[in-house]
This record gives sequence, structure tokens and C-alpha cells, in this order.
Amino acid sequence: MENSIQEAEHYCQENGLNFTPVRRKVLEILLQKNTAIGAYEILDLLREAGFKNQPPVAYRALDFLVQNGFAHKIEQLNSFIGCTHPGKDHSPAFMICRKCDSVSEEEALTRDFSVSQIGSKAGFTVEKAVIEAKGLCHSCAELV
Amino acid sequence: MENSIQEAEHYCQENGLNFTPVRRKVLEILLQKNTAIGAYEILDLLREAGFKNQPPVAYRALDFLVQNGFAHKIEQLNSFIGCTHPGKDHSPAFMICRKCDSVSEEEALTRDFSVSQIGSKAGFTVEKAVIEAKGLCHSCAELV
DNA sequence: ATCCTCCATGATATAACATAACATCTGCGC
DNA sequence: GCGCAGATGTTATGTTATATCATGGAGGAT
Repeated sequence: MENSIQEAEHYCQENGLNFTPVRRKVLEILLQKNTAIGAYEILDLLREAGFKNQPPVAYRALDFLVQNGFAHKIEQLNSFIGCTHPGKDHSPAFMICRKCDSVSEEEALTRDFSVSQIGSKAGFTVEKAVIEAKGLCHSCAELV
Repeated sequence: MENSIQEAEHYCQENGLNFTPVRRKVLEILLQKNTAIGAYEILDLLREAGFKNQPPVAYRALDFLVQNGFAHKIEQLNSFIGCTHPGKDHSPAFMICRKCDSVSEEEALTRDFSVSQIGSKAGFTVEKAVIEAKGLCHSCAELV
């Protein structure tokens, strides 16, 4: 995790991006959990850490992180998760456990498939794909 | 569209489901557009049609429709779209045009891929998958 | 026929999520 | 110093969604 922060910092330096304290803090918060976190929960944690806590503070930092690939929004949960391999081009698929709420990020590209292919069959040009699955993670499935 | 309503009605009869006026009306509303519609916009249309218009009215009807496969929620838009082949088991992928806002439903199952496969590689049991792509539909792509 | 239960609806209130708009500050090139 | 651009501060408000309790109506059991 400290590792991922370093990577993010590095990437920002290389690309002229401003990795400000609040952005760093939000990324730290996100990386400390393997569950997705809502903006208002982040806001609470920011306040505890001495930052300002109006909604735009969290949303701006999250926008920055998502924009630059350091975090992702989980649409089904209206919440956010740190990216485990920031800065790289990737096409993520999220696995959301309905029991323990953990979210894991997998790689969605396979040799024989992509959402792009489904799209092109339909004459549609895919620019960005969201793939989110709900179900049971390994640990929770074992407990059944 | 009238067709889809009939199908829904039929399916409900067969399965002991109550296809009430407000549920039918919401489905009609959804099927009249090829874009996704927000709950509060539906609420307005319900009011115009003489129905009650507190939020739960729309959300309850939408829950019913989604639950039974007559509609889908588009997570990225926080809105809803009528299902073009209701009642059947299917694994939909939605193509959302960023220019004209149309949403089309495609079939996501291919021989060589499924979200389930991505999941099982990660030890995850997928129960439900959400696939949504943003980009340009055929008509809008031509106009560029 | 009465009662009971289930499901749907009515109604009020509030929670949860997100952004608009404008002011201020700070670092940097000129 | 001046002006610009990006980041943050601040206030207000918009948008989406649900909790909770009351009411109503159809159908079955006795």
C-alpha cells in the first residue's frame, strides 16, 4: 500500500500532476480497505485527519484519483476503491462480495473477448466499459 | 412495445404476479423511449397520468419490474430502461451513447467468455453481472 | 359472514449521494 | 509586481433513494 502511494506520487511527478495532501490522504484511505468506501465516509475520515470536510473536498479528490487511474468508482455501490495497479492502462472487472462487502479488481481482457466486441457487433464504439459482478468471494463461499 | 406489455402481462399471469396499473404504466413509460429514465422523471409522468407521485410509488414499481426482468437499472446513469425481451434469462450488456443518450441492450454471453469465468479465476462465485459501456452509437459515430 | 393474512398502495419524513457557483489562495512565468 | 492557472474554501442546493407507519382490498380458512 505504501508502495502504491509511492507509485502514484512518482506517476504524478512524471506527468506534471499535483499530488496534493488531500489527494494523497484520500488515496491512503482507499488503499487501507479492501471494501469500497462512500464519499461521505471518506469525508468523515478526512475530518478526523484534520482536513476540511465539505462534500466538494472529497469529490474533487476522488475525481482526480479516478481520472488518473488511482481509484475506481463502483457504480452499484456509489462508492470508491483504490486501484491496485495505478497508472497503467487496464480494463478492470470488479467482484463484489454480497456477504463481506469486499471488492476485488480483476483484469477483464481475455484473448477472445471484450466488451468492445459485443459493442461492435451492434455497431457501437465502446470507449469505456464498466464490469461489476455481485456474488460470493472465496472465503465467504466456503462458509456456506 | 404493446407487444412487450402483453408479454409482461402474460408472464405475470403465469407466475402469480400482480401486474397492477402503476406497474404497467411505468413499464409503458420505459418502453416508449430508447433512453434510460430517472425515477423522478417517471414520477412526473405518473403524475401527468393521474397516479400518485411520491418517490416510493416509482421506486416500488421499478423494483418490481427490475426484479422480474421487465426492466433494468443502468447504474452509471442512476436510471432505468425497459427490457426488450422480458421474462427470459439473459445476461445483458448495455451500450450507452454519450452523444444521443440512447441505450441499447445486447447479449453479453459469448462462447469464449463470461464474467463468471473472470470471477472463477479469482475464486469468486458470480451471481449477477453488470456490464455497461459508454461510447458512440452507430448513428452518432457517422456524424463525426 | 367474519376474520385473518398477504400484498399493494398512501403518506410523511429524512437519508444518502452529488454538484453549482463564487471566493480565496498560491506558485510560477513574465 | 502582475496575471494566469490550478487547487482549495465556502455556502447553498440539487438529485437519488429509503425508512416507517398507516390504509385498503382480494382471497382463503373456519
